[in-house]
Amino acid sequence: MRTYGQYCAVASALDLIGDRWTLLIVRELLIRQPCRYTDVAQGLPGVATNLLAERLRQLEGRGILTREAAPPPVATTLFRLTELGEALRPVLIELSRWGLPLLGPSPGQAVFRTHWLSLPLESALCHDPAAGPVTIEVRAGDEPLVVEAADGHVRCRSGAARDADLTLSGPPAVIVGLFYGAFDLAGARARGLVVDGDAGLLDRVRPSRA
Amino acid sequence: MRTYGQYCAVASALDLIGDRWTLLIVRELLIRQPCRYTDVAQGLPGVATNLLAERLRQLEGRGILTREAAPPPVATTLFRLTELGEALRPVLIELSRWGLPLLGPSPGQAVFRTHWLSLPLESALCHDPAAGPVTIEVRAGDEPLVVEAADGHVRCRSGAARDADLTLSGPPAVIVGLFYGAFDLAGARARGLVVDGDAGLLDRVRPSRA
DNA sequence: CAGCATCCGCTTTGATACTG
DNA sequence: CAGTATCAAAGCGGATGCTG
Repeated sequence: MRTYGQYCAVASALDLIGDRWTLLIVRELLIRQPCRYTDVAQGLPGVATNLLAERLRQLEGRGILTREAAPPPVATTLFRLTELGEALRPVLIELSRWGLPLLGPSPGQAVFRTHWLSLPLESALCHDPAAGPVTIEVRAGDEPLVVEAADGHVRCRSGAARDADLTLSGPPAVIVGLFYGAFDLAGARARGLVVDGDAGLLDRVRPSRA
Repeated sequence: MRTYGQYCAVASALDLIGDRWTLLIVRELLIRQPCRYTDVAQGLPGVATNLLAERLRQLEGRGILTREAAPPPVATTLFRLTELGEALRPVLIELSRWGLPLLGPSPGQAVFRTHWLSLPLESALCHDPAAGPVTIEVRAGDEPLVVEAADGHVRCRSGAARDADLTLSGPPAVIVGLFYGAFDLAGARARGLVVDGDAGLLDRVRPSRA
């Protein structure tokens, strides 16, 4: 294994997760675990399949994820983060906070997957416990994303909601900008946001940082 | 520039700072900026000089650091993080929190520089404002490190203190373990810690997280 | 079809030597 | 001091083939 050879907390962290694609694999699992090889690959457009296989092996060997046999009848392999792997969430959150303002107003020729909004949304939002819980479905690209706010916490998951209080559709940057405080509801609508349901329910979630 | 081509906050962050050695350069500047090329190189044992030069150029181009001419009479180039670069501190802090438990009880054949303790110490400690300020000199390797606690904040800087209230000497892991709560004063002494001064002053700084 | 392994050309990195 | 130049080795990306 290639190592920096430094007795330093940052360097030893990077020895384990500093390789190319590695943190993006962790991102996929943080958002959608447990998932199959194919699901990980689908969330990582551009990765070479041999490299993905090698990274998964490395991460397993380093105690960051585990490989488990799915229960019958599906019979496939599922990848899931260990406790050590889950502990990378704050790292990914901070990376996403830093990287979010670097995103341009539109994807351009970059690929976009709706579930990639999960980390930014979870770190940008907090739920007002005084108001009731709220479930929001977000449609910004390939597949919908559900934002569930309750008891002061906000969690995202891939897939359609069966009982959304509210559905938001629009370009990714507008969705993020709305929650991030970059513009208000009217501004977001002017930029392509479509709201289906009681928009007032949006007040139940608020930016968690100024 | 090689890019992941993903419209995702994490991926765009890694596009800018995901290359090998890059975050370690940021670590050096966070701790010791402004510093000269040679200072950065000395804090990054193992880096190839051509690679360091290229990374510094990239980071400058990406708006993460600036190159400035030092005032006479020294006449050298100084590297300093921009606001964008400084904003990486939370990322490095979380990486260091994650990586710290991975460090073994001794450096083994890895290189150690005392100033690398700065990020772990700053994130592990908080100052009790009710108690007075305290200045601690740490000696764990090549050069001393000063820990200054005042007004509820803890800051580290390289170099000797001129008016330390307390001096701690010992192996790196013991210093960290003492502040981290891995063992108490007696345990740390048993593992090689030498305290010069009023050890009671240590109570003025406390672990900030459980 | 899911989950890889192999092969190959290109890019990045590492080690060392040298320079204004 | 602050790099540049050179070259070998390793890593990566893309295509394709194999196996249960």
